[in-house]
Amino acid sequence: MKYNLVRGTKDVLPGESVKWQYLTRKASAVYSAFGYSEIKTPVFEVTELFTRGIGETSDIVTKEMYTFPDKKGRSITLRPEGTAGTVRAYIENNLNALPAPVKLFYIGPMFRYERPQAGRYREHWQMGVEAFGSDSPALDAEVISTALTLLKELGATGLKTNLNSIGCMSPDCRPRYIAALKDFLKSRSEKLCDTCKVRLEKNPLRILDCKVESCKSVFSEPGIPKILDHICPSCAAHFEKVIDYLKLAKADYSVNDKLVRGFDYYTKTVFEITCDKLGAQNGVLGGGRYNGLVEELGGQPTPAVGFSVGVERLLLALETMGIKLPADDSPDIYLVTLGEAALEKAFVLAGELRSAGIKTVMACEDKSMKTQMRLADALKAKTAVIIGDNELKDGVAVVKDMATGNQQKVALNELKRHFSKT
RNA sequence: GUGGCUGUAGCUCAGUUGGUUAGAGUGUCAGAUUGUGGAUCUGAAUGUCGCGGGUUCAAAUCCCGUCAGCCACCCCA
Repeated sequence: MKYNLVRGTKDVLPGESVKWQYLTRKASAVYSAFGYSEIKTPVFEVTELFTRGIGETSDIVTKEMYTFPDKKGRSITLRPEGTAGTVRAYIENNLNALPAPVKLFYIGPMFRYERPQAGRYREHWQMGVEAFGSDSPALDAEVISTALTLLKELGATGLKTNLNSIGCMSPDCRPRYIAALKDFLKSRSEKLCDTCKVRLEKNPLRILDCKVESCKSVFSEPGIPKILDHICPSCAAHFEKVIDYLKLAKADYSVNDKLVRGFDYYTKTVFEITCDKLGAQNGVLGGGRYNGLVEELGGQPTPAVGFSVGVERLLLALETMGIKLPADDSPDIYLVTLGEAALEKAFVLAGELRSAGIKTVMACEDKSMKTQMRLADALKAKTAVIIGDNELKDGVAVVKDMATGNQQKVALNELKRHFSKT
């Protein structure tokens, strides 16, 4: 019987995996430079964590979750995003006892039951950041520049950073805007597409980023209420400050008052970084502030901000930019042996070289010298170290530089030192 | 969940109006006089032609279903 991948999943093969290592290391380095510490939370959680956190009516919760009963009948869900689990861990482990803001980052797989498409998988990886315990707009700006710094360090160009504020839940803020928006849209409901007619009741903000032309035309009408004109003074002031700090950071961004995000927990600042060469799934990175979520999930009222980058999409985006990620997986040394005695000697020698951090590969079986040299070449080994009967007799090895073809003899007991220098 | 396109060796593909043992390039493995790679040459292995059914004397080729991939919608990383 032959088995295949489950739909929407992917093997990351050698060559590709080297790029992944590079990306995740880079992200860890940048995140920790900004003061974030890594947290690892389980890949699955109790379903309710997500339904409460992300929102009962959101698309992710209503149709995209991998939910199943475990053997005791508890409803378990593979995490569709990283924030809810991180918040749960923050509350459960009393991380609020740490000096604020508490800064955590995570790298791991997320699961969504969606129809696979370019840049969209049922299992995909995210590298995210969450900062708890501060409502300072400077922190929003810092979080955004954490994202921009990572992208810059990777050499990314031509990405767009969209920024918006969707206000808070106080009656004179987002609810007031939604009411005004509903009022306006009801008068033109005949122009809206069918899905938007439904959204008008369920989730009016979503109509803002509808791609249907007739809906878009409604939004260019002059009388349309703008969210940034309707949020409360405190949210408006916060947004102003975020922008001030972004300017200080010399960040490249644009305010887009139609930007809304798919999770219910966002408050105030939301942002998104897109790559327009990626096709329909162009969002590479997204995030925002979520001041109500910690309390919603049973913790003390705690303001927080964060974002997450999609690894697969980031990789695709970097590819369209023509950025070559380091993909060197080649050994420093390929040990070529002739005869059983040499193989035994090399077997021991390889261990010593490896313990010195020298990447060493050898054929663990008797193969012709030509074959071994071909292997050394195919693996792109930097040097071939050849040991046969003659060498064993003299206690030396022939060291051949694969690029130049130059050879020299090095005493066997000097080999480790010889390669440690370079 | 909806729609469109696609599905032949590990990879990239060819396969004529349905007709006998399905091909090429590339890669893999082995060899080209006995201890030296990247060039060239020789040879070898590998396909349930995505899967299942149907039409036909005959199907990789036509029809239906199914699965998967790609693209778009929806949504998002």
